[in-house]
Amino acid sequence: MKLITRDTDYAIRALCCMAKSDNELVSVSDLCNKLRIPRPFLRKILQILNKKKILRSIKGQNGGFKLNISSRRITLFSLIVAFQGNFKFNECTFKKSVCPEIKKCKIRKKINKIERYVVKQLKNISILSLVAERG
Amino acid sequence: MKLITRDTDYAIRALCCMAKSDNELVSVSDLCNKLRIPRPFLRKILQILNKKKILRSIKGQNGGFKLNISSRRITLFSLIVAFQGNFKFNECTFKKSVCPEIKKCKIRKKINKIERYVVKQLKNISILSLVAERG
DNA sequence: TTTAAAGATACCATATTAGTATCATTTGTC
DNA sequence: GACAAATGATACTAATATGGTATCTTTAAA
Ligand code: FES
Ligand code: FES
Repeated sequence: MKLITRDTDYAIRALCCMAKSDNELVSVSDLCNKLRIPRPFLRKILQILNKKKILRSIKGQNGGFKLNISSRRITLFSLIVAFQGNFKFNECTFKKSVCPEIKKCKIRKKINKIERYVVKQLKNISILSLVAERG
Repeated sequence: MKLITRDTDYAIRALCCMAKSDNELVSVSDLCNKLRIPRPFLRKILQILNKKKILRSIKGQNGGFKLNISSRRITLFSLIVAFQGNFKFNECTFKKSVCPEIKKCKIRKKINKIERYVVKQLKNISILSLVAERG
């Protein structure tokens, strides 16, 4: 049950890298040399981050990407949502047909409680916190 | 990032059902009538639970399944592991090649901390706790 | 001996994940 | 203006995981 898929993971690394390089413009080529991520895959990932307004892109020669918002405001939660869609540990297996059998579905209740905790934690992990020397 | 997949979920329900029916022998037919789970799929699931010694099976006419251990000792954690393999929120994306770049891999550290909490919680949710009237 | 159960295994369909490939567009440089 | 080097957009593909079926064997009660 991967919490973080490959693309999310690469995104995190790329963003960390960009945050560390003092928000200069970086090209995909530079990044994938540093991070050893397959180039076309990384391109796709950065394009998504651009659409989500997390990165800003500049086209043309000497173009590239840079952070569009502060690294403090980019959280693991938002990245997971960006690449993996809505955060949901468990959906209702049966759509209202059998659920009532197990009164008020304790499974869901308990799982949701755990989920709320995890979401809270993930919202608290920012790119800044990942590149900071201590923490 | 589903924490609980369909088979695990069905297993939970089946076990809850068996725990509630005072540990009588139940056949797959009975169970899938009650729970509206596709029969051959439920069979496969119960066979797995049998191999994991969570259920005990009795072959032949009037055969079926029953709990092999106390419902208090069957945890969500053990069921997730049984059906979904080792519990791991995140694996190392790069096998030692780039990891060191991000010192001591804070991503992993932070994710693992969350994971430890979740595992602890899941070990604390037993089938008994799911069928109990209050809790 | 028939029948109704589980055991074992192989197969199949769909969805998700992890990418590639290609072509169009933009922009700095000569 | 032509070219090169970058991103934008989009379609395609391969591998794996998920959610099942199908089928045949074995067991044991009636
Ligand atoms: S199965 Fe539907 S809410 Fe629990
Ligand atoms: S990527 Fe390998 S431990 Fe972090």
